[in-house]
Amino acid sequence: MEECASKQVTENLDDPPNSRLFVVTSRSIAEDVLRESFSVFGDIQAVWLVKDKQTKESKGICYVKFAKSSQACLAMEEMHGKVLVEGTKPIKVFIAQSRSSSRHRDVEDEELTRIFVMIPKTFSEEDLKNTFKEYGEIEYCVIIKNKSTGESKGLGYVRYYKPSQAALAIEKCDKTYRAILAEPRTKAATTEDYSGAAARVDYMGGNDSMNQYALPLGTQLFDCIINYLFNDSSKDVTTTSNMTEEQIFALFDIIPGMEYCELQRDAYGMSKGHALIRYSNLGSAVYAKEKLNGFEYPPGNRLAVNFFDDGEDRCSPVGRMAMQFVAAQMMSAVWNGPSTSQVMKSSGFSAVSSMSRIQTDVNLPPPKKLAPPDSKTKERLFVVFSPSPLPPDVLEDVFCRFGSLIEVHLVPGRKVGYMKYADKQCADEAMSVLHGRVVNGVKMKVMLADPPREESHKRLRTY
DNA sequence: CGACGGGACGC
DNA sequence: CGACGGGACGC
Repeated sequence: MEECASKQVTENLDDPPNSRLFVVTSRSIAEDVLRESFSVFGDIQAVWLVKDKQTKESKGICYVKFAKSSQACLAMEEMHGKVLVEGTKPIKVFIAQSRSSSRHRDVEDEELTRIFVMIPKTFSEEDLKNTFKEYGEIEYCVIIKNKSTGESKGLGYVRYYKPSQAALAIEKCDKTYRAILAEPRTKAATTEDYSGAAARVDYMGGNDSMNQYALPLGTQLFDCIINYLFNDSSKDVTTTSNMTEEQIFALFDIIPGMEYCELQRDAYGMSKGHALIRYSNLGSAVYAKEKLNGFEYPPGNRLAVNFFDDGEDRCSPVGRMAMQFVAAQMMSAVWNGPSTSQVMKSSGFSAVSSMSRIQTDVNLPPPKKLAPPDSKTKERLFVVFSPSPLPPDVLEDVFCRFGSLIEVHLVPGRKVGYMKYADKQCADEAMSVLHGRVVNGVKMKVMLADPPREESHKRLRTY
């Protein structure tokens, strides 16, 4: 049961990644003392005290290999700085560099506390946080979004406070999240700078919330600044910040021409209670302010909507006319803009949104709520469109009406899509009602999807 | 006819 | 400052 062939040993050193500790001790400390004191943190697979070839005396370097990265991280967190033997110097404990790496720089906590995950596109940052908080307190979550449309790319970052928490998340979270350690944000730009403190500071400044103010003058003509004020700023920071990002987007996207929507965040990813919305035209911006200033959303809170630059006269006849033009556009039957129908239904715009956006040769039941994003998929429908696919929001509106719809997935570049349902009967019902029907001039074939291909097991390694 | 399965942050 | 040993299945 000992380590045998060198090949195996060498391979095990980095398997799993970050499961080996680099320990700096006093030269007087013996191997069994180290083994003893580290053994309480997990399954030690090997302890190697580096000794001088000739004298056989300790060089004050020790490697401790654990079965799991979370165990190694916990040991590091707990043992770093501890005095093992009265009168000796405190020990230093780091995650060992992988053996293939030539660098001898310490592995920083920053590299060990942020994970990168794949999530449903429907996940809000709140969903993300709720999913991953069970492994430890989260400093912040971010979802990568398309900058112009604001839609999620299905990828997110979760920053923990401790390496052991990130390691635990990677080890224990559902495999479908494909959690791995995130590469540090700043790329190879900065060469190894030696001071340990510098990295932290650099990273603190990373998440810049001020950048939208750096836009060239003149591009902000149609911006609105949204102050959404909450009743109190007590404990519930997460609901105030994360929950509303998508909702704000969806709400202002009801008005056509939205080009940009971003929640203002501080360096820690926390909401500052403002969002910046830009429309492609003055009329949309005027209309947005007209309709949404003072709007109660979420319930119990009132939005304050103002123009970003106060120089322009928004009540000018031109602005008014532009607004009326937008209003007319919205009332006209065919508006095919992107939207989130869920929010529209509860936002007082239902008259606009549900008004003959859908034309079909079949009687549809009224829309139903979506199933929660993390629901288990019980059935998938495979839909073929002819001559071209329908927009996702239209599909959501149509396919949700049988209940338990989790998600609409269109295959990019193809004329097919998948509908995920949390309930088999609902999916079957949708299929039997919708198969062969025509929606907005698009004929649909609706079938049960073949089971998904076996998932490939390749995943990126961080080391 | 018509098939999914991937991965990176406005410095 | 403080970074990598020992020793070798059986085809």
